[in-house]
Amino acid sequence: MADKVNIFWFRRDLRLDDNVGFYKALHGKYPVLPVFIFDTEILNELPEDDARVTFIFLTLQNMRKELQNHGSSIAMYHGAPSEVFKTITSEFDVQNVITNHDYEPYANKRDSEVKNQLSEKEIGFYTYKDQVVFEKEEVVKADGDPYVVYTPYMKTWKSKFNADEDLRIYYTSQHLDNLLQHSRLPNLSLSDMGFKKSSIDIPDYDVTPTTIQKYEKTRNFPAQDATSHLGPHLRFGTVSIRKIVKKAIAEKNEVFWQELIWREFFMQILWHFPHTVDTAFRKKYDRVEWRNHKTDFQKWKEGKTGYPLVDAGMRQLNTSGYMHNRVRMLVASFLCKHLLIDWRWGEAYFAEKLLDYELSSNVGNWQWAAGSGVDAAPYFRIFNPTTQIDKFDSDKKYIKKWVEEYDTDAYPEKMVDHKEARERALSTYKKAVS
DNA sequence: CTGTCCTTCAC
DNA sequence: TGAAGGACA
Repeated sequence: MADKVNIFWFRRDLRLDDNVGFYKALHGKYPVLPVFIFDTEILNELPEDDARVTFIFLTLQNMRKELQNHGSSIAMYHGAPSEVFKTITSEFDVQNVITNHDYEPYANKRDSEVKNQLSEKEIGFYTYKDQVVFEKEEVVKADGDPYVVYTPYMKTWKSKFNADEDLRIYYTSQHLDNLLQHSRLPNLSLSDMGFKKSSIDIPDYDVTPTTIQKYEKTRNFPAQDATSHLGPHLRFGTVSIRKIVKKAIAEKNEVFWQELIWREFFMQILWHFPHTVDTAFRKKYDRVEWRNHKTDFQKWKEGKTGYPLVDAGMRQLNTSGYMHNRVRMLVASFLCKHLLIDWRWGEAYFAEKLLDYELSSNVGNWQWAAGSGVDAAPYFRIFNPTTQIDKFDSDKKYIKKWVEEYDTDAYPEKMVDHKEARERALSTYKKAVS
């Protein structure tokens, strides 16, 4: 058997620099074997031209080249993690597996299974915080209970925050000589895994000073598309959260910074309340008698509701894998309230389409829209899909960009009357929760 | 206990 | 001005 190695397992931290776990691995006693597993438990659910799979694949190929410049590589596998680790440990003399924390219910279960499996072979499993500034119990109330309201969470987050400690940069470039010198590690192509290259590219993120400074003023106007496009990069770890928080603070943009804290708020909610992934945080909201009409759902998905801002949003999602946040709130409210369709259906559709899909934020925000979540909109607050246009797209620029037939005879009639749908939602919700 | 507050609004 | 009500300190 070959020499002793430590494995660094990349998951949603696809970068070589300022990566805590990778840094720790490089400081270990044994050469580091970088590994990535295309997890069939996750991939089997996805369409063959999934843009996120393409993005992960291309990112890994770049990392592979970079590692090859240092006489190493990254070993890629396709399968269920527990099976893959059986293969790896039969081929290498693995001493420890090092990786970064992953907080989702599935990931948590997977990691504890892998840890147990490795411990039977006396292989260590060490994990580190990397994808957030504060995790788990690090920001909780004085009595130890988790926060379920954003504002007090955010205030405590900021009071605990110490830039020197919490934004430390984990430079790795000086330590890459501790990589396993082995450039012929297994590689994979998209087609090996039953995928093909997507036609949708994930855009680079933009955290230039102008973008961050304008954020507060432009974020409510979908036509401006002035957003940072950080979502997918934070999702897959192609940028470090510490670097982005540092930028937000340097640009003194409180609102932008607080968006990053929202991300951690929802992550700790899902960590403490994993059942909210598919059940209402406020239990009585699971008594709502959803209509769940499939033809209604189809119209919503296709952007053919007859409400132009809703339709523009859904069409932006369908063609680009992105939807402006302002519009996300509206389409979610429309689905849950006007159509009385279960928020889980909407959540699942976003999961399928959004390039920046993040489980904790998506579930948190859908439950917010449905009224069932933490810090949620009251059930009687029903967005008016027409007045939202006056407020946020008054010149119809966004609508016209995405709804070509707007203002022509070909544009569909409103699928529901606003007033009637609103009253139907109020009475349905009231029956369930009061 | 009690006062204050609550991302994203509508009629 | 309101179809509540809960979280927090």
